[in-house]
Amino acid sequence: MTEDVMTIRQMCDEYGVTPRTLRFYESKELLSPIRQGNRRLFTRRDRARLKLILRGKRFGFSLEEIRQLLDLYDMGDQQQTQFRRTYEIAKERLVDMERQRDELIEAIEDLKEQLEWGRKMIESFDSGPATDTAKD
Amino acid sequence: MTEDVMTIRQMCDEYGVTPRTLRFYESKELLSPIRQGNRRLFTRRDRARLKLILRGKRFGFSLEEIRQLLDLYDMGDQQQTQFRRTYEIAKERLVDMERQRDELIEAIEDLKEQLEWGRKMIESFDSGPATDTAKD
DNA sequence: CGTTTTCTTTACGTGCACGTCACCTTCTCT
DNA sequence: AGAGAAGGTGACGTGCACGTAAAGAAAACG
Repeated sequence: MTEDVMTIRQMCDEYGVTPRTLRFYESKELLSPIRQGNRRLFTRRDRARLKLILRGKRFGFSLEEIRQLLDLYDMGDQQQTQFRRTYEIAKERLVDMERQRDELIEAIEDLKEQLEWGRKMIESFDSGPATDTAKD
Repeated sequence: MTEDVMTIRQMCDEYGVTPRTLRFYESKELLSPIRQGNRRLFTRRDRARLKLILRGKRFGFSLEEIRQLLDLYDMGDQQQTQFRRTYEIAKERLVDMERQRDELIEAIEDLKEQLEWGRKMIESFDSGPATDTAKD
């Protein structure tokens, strides 16, 4: 019975964004909710796209970059006009993401080492030798 | 013989940033080059920090978040005053990064699938049945 | 020595991603 | 019918991360 479309408020509650944000994304052609009168109704497609938008943002992509990616994710609708172009763009993005992934994995390792070092320091503070902090 | 310090221009060439960016980072206390007269000289420490800054940016962290992370990476200098606090912050960041890593890995999988689909489409355009693009 | 280049500070400008406010329409409920 | 509540359209404001232009000092070069 979920009519497969959602109001702007339902969307906001579901995805933790503001109405302004959804209207903004529409203005940038990232979303294209249907209109009933002048009310927006967000379809399953809009929801799928919004998920990808939010994900892309967490990876540090700009909305414009995300828009280009989204184009690939629904080439089904479109003509093959710019298909190859979009395909190439997506391949580049993939390379970006894989590089980012590798770098992230390395950064996590680094941070873990730092944390391990920090943990040991804390241990030695807690149960270490007499500290002369009461010298004043 | 590299004097272990670099001018602003050397830094820019080395890391692909502008002088403005380096000064901006200094104003935000992300870097603290020494001064010779009023010229900036960037040390090994500054360079290490800059690498981490640029990396953090690629992961979508804000400069403020990065600044907090940097504090951990050189706790060696500092007092243990806010040590535990910083340690906790870093642990949270680690969780963020691990979550991001997992999400990124998933996104890469998704995108790869899309690309595979796209590749097949292109193949069928190229060597598929007669295209009627040569109609006129 | 003067000139050119590099660097400095100060300060206003810019693009992105929204926030906020004012004001208007359209249902919904009692 | 009156009163909210929800949604809409401008349009201006904001925080971040720098860009850019102006004006001066200092170093390097011929």
